[in-house]
Amino acid sequence: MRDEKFCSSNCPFTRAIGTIGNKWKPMIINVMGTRSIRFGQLDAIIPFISRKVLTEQLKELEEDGILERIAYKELPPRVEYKLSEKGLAFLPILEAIKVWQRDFEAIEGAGNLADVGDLIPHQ
Amino acid sequence: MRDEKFCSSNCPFTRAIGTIGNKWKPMIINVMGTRSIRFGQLDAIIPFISRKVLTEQLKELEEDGILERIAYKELPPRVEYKLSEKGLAFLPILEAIKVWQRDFEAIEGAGNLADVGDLIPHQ
DNA sequence: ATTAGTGGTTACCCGCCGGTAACCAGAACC
DNA sequence: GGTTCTGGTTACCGGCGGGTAACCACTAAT
Repeated sequence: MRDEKFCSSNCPFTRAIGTIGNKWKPMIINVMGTRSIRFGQLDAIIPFISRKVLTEQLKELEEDGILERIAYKELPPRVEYKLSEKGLAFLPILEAIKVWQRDFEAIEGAGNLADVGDLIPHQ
Repeated sequence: MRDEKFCSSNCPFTRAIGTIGNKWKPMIINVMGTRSIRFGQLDAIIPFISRKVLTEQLKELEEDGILERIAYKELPPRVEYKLSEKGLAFLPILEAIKVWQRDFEAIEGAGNLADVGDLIPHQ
């Protein structure tokens, strides 16, 4: 869900967080990337999400101009989603988050390796 | 709250979202910036947050190595928080989000201006 | 004696987020 | 006639996120 109090703030950063500041929207944008993708594919690829929540999040992303929804009048129905210019402009930010995570996880990972070593029985 | 399912994913991006993918943590990191700041100041500056939630979020951020907590043994107590190297490395990402928001909000704003123009009666 | 100031912690409890399951259209296939 | 495929929508309901308020320690000031 969007946070209405945040979205109506006079601070641009707060508005941005109110718009995309939950766990699903960055996941969806990241999975979409530069391709067109169908609802069923998103449902299959994104871990743990339910169809109900996916529908909600996609609708909000469309309302916020981050993606475009194209419904083909076929049977069975076919709907494709693709990022708008605004959504595409967000991808570099998600890439930066990946780099950030990996850079500083390597440091923590060193600690975990030590823990694994501790599992080897000592004599 | 952290999302444990996300945090234990084998995908680095998913883990990152599980760690900082809520609305409060980006807000806190952004407000802290490069300075040291006290609990009471954070409580006063960050809009709508309760002390309970602020306490929780600060604890998790410390556990995740994003900030450092320094408690001075004084009376009345004084506690200062400052971003770690990992937290500081996240600031450019938040800056990019601000730029992104402003860039594409201007376009939406232009649309609104057009609507206002339509309110002028035509002859 | 009491109040203020600081940084919490804890118990209580309401609201609503979100999961589950059922249902829909309408053609194609067996 | 029944089943499958697709992209939803809706009703129902349990769990828990998070707000509120009370409480704590300890000193200085009034």
